[in-house]
Amino acid sequence: MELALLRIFKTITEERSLSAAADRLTYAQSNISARLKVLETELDCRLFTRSKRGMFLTESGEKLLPHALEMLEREAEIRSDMKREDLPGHVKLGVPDTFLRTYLKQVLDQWIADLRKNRLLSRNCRQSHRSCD
Amino acid sequence: MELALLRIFKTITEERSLSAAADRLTYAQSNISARLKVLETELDCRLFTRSKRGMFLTESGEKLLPHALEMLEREAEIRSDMKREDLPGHVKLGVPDTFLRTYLKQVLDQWIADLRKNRLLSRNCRQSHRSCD
DNA sequence: TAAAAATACTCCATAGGTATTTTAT
DNA sequence: ATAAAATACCTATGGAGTATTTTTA
Repeated sequence: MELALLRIFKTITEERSLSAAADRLTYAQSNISARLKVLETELDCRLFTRSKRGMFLTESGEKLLPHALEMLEREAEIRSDMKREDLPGHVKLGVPDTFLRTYLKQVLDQWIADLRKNRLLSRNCRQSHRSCD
Repeated sequence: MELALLRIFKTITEERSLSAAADRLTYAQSNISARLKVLETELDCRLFTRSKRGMFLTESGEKLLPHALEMLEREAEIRSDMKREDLPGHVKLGVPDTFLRTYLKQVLDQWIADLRKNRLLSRNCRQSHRSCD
């Protein structure tokens, strides 16, 4: 299942219309129609009743909605969580990989161990290493 | 973000190896490598440190893991929720659409209203309608 | 040097678009 | 008659594979 499909599903419930949902998400109407069909096929159920008055959730659709909302919210949460790396309190060092391995790592590890021993470091202070090659 | 990527991510954390993850998911190793890169690019962070000893989560990876597990669990939940339609307690009527609209619906609505009035129907009893065209 | 990950390429499935037809009020 | 959804068709992106190279313990 794709989150993109759930986003489309959510928008249709809000707009009660494929065309309007397509507009809002800047897709073609035909695409929204097709993508909805993909989701309905995958879940093997109709999610909306179609009428000119609008698209309305079926029972299955009602069941899906809260799940979909939750998943999309969590996705947003992930994205914001992943950004925390560049917030204040973070120290970034750019050094050659070899230097890191042969020298810096030991020093840093020792330093951090000392700080920890003396309770000078918050519990959630962590190291991470990203190679830049 | 795609759930497929999160599933791959999860499997890598469990196997600590791209090749092993690829085997388990029956993908090619190169594909797993590429897909992981897609996820890392999308989240703009390294999720694993690579070494011959294995793939180990970075700080960012650790942050992602619980989210990923939750999302995948919820996906499974959706699938099982959507299946409930064919369980005991469900009554399905197959009738021509026209018949439903011109006659059956009124009768059923009346019947259900009566049952509700006399508390003979559980709170979560629902109707839904799926056109078969 | 030997496993494992990364890269280069190829192929094809499908997401997405345009134009049109069908449906329902 | 009209507005919206569905369908037919086309294109291009990117997911997945094979073969190869690069990495690191």
